[in-house]
Amino acid sequence: MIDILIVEDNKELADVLCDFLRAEQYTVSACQTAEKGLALYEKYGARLVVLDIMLPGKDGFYVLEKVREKSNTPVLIVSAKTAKDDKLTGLDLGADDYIEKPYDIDIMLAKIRGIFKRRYSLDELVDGSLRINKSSRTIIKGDMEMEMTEKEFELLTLLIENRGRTLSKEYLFNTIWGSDSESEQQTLTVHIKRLREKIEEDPKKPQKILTVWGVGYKYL
Amino acid sequence: MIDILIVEDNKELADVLCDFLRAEQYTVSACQTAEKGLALYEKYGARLVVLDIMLPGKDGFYVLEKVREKSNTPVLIVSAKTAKDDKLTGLDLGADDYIEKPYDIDIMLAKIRGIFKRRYSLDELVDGSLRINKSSRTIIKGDMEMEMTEKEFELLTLLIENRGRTLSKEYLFNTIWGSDSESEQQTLTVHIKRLREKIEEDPKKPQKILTVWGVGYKYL
DNA sequence: TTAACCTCTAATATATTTGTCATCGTTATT
DNA sequence: AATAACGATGACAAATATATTAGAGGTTAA
Repeated sequence: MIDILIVEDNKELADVLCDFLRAEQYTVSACQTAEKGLALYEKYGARLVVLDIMLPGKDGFYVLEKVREKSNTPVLIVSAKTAKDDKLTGLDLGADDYIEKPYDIDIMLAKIRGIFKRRYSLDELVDGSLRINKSSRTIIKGDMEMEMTEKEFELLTLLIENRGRTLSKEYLFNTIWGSDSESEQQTLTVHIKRLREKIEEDPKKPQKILTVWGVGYKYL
Repeated sequence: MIDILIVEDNKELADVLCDFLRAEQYTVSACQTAEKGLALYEKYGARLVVLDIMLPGKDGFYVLEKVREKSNTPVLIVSAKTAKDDKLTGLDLGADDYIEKPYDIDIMLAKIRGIFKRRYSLDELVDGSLRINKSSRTIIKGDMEMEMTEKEFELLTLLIENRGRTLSKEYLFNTIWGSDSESEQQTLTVHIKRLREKIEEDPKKPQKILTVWGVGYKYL
């Protein structure tokens, strides 16, 4: 499966977009006609189709219709026309978004990121073999999915959001438990231990959650 | 649950849009501030939020962020600014679409129809050996067909529409029962149990509707 | 009006998370 | 090397959250 399939007859424009997208780690394929686009789509599938409407031969709407017959794959329509009709046709045919040429590359990238985020919920923090998904509240280590408790989840996200920085035990404790908490700071070390068991390759030799002696912990 | 929640401080504009949408059989609520919008959202839930960015007091981004903390509810952003920044912020925060003021009502309606179509139009949800038919409100598990009650159906579709995402018990409860309901959240767990009996292979070991301890539930 | 069904409640049982403690290991300091 | 301070660990207890069951009350359709 390709991440993004671009159907665009202006090769120069397509190349620029490809470069930017690849820089953001998407896998991208591009082609210049409706027929080739459909062929690629049918052969490999795609997570998003970026579709120019004005194409030589069959136009973009043709591709959109064919794609919609098979799936809900998101389609982002690109059009040089400013005609309202174009926009309406595209949206009614089930396009997910619409952008006009000439477009600002930042906006295009934002739209694409947005589609991926919404559709494939990339609200993930990926770090080596560790993937932390905020909305589903899961950690995946390698291919094992492990569930986290509330406290563990809070602690881990707090550490990761301050990646590389050492957070004092006091700060961690006050932030998560509240400074008026009855619990003892000792509790924190127990939670750190439990977290390490879940995310570290070898919990005895932590590589991610490091102890900073006399101060606190930091996530690397 | 409301179909469409409109947050727009220009009352005249909101009224026009309301009329058109009601003519298309959507149930619509409108309000003029971020706070009221959030309050309505939390109280009743919505299937789509149409959100003006420029509001007196807290702005639309504030609402968007709060909504995203709880669910995947589609959000359509409306902005008078043509500033690129606005657009970028909205899309990066997870808005589903963007339209600029002044907008053409036909385009607005097309966008809304599109969002509903993409998001809610599938009558049959197939997931492994499980088939959920929305219009007949039946579930087919293997070769057994079972009917769902109203509450079960609402709960299941809400979970499925936010598949993979953990929904808090509070959110589920408020969206289905309304926050002014007399019922207790305890009721929710009973309904979850009944749903599991209908859709899970082994209700004792749920594979679809998972408990997220201390938070709520998620559908996988 | 009755019968069937849906929904909520309350009581109880079960499960999970969180906190505490005693003890052991490690590091820094003298 | 001895010591003191700190952190790690494992076992257990307490606190919290969820699951289950049965039944009361309400709603709907025949």
